[in-house]
Amino acid sequence: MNKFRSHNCNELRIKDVGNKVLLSGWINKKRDHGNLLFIDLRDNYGITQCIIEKENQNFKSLEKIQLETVVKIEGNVVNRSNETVNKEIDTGEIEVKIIQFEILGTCKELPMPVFTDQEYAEEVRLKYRFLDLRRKKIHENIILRSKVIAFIRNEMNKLGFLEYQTPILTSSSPEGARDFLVPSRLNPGKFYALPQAPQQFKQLIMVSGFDKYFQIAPCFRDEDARADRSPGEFYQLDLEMSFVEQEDVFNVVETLLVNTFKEFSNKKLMFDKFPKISYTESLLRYGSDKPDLRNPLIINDVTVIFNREDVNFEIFKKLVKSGSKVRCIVTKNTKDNPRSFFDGIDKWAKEQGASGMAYLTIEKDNEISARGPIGKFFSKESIEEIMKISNAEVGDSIFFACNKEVELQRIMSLARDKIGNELNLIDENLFAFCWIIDYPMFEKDEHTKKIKFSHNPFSMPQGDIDKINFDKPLDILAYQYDIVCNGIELSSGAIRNHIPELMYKLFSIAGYDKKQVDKKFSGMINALSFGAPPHGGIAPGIDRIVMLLANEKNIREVTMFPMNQNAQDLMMNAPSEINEDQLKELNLSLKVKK
RNA sequence: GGGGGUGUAGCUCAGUUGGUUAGAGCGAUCGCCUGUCACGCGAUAGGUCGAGGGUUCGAGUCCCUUCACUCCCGCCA
Repeated sequence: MNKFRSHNCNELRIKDVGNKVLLSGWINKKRDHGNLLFIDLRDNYGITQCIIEKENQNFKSLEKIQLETVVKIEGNVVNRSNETVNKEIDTGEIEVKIIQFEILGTCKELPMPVFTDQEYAEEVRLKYRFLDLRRKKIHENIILRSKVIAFIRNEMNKLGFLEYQTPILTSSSPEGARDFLVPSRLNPGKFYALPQAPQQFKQLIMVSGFDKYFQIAPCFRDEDARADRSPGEFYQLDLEMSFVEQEDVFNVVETLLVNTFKEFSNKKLMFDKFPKISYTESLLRYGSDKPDLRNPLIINDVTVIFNREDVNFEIFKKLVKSGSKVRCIVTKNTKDNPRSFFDGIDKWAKEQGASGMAYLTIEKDNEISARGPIGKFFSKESIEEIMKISNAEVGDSIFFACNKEVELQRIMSLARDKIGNELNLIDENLFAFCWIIDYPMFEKDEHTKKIKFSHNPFSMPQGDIDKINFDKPLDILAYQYDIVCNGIELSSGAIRNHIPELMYKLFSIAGYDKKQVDKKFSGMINALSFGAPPHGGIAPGIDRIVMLLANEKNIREVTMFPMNQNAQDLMMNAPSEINEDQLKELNLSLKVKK
């Protein structure tokens, strides 16, 4: 028999009444009635109420015991009277009458309570993470994460994928995020980089003939944190397949995500077959390349209306003449909404840095007309044209904004969220997945005005390779795709470019000559020259998947030992200074002295 | 690098127009209490009001500087 326990704290039931048991766990809560003391004993599995009366010689010492002390309790299982049954806990029909106890681990005065659901400061939570992790919600989140990962591994195996590890110490890559660097002792002056993702390795795995690869892969990027972005490290379900087209990757990921989300959440999936939206269309219709499809509002371009003779809204007409565009959002059947609703949106838009949002409501007495501050500027025919473009009906209202394209996208995207929330249009009990496809291969850097890769430099351009017009690089689309759920970007992936000549050509457009490519991507480019299969893959973010399943808004709620926003581990004191000997051995000297 | 928010007891927070000795709940300590499950009751201890400077007869409160945490922008192929 185990020295510490015969049962865990979520195991005992009515059928165990009369048995002598051993329980070990933490003192979650005490309720001291003077001659009668209740103790909630907690472990990983649950809570069992233990009870001791004054007659017992251990009463005094148990009465004085600190919360969160670890104890071993020996006692008898007794049933509770009907009035005292606790339906909140699984063991609520019984309690353990204490015979004797032993302290296994003492506890100092707590820097924060463990048994409450009360929120407290991140700083304290991270410093005492081992206490924080004892709390119910986060404890369950971490267990959920483990189960999700185990489930995914199993599903991937069932789909014919095998897991392979790739190096943690690798080389710095010129594209993408800032690298974390590790000095090399044996190679003075040289550095390893931690992988931002196992991108090149997984392609090399395909070239090596392994066909279907996956890995729950740690990724390291030295960028600033956000609520949904850990500083430093995060995990991806990294996968890659040979001899596939885009559609084959989609099928695998849809199967996996549908199964995973059905297994771990009660929320409904809006689509089992994920809709595909082109990058360009997404920016137009949703103002963003990560649309929240739970929100039914759609953005429409009505710029042409403002070239008409029978429209007299001069402010917009003048802006349109100088290259601005006009887009609108229709709200269904809002003719009776109070003036404050409309003005509220207008005021809000101004606060977001837009010049406000004009609005009108469509009416029909004998004929179609528009009510509202700008209604009078539109002819009957022009209103009918707007209705045609935007699918608006009598009784609907329309919000307009006018600006240069990029800024207009920004404000319309925000407005879509804002109006959707105001009108309560977003169903919190849904997961709405979609694919964003047809990303452009290149984009123009706003500052340098140079052409650069818009996403992954290893992506395959679309179309017949012989017919691609490299003189118009901004028109080249890539087999590059993202998966989005409820407005959160879960992953991006691509069919890869496995043709070296094409790779050199694309890199030359982004300003890298052959020599540079050979040097920076020697492993990759060399491998592609020795018989590379067509291949592609994707890498959904594990942390964000668990966040969605746990219904959390912050990634630290699903990460066991996260760093804070300044990329410090307050519990382990990382990063820390190192001593002179270590520096010397690494051939480093510091410019910044403390 | 930039913008917003927060900072008062171990924890969560209140603190009025600038005005006497800075409060509450939880936790801690001591006492009372035999059916609680956020047990109840009474008492005690616990404060550099994030730090520094300024205005003022007087600053937790107003001003300036600065630090920490957090959210956002930039950044994240």
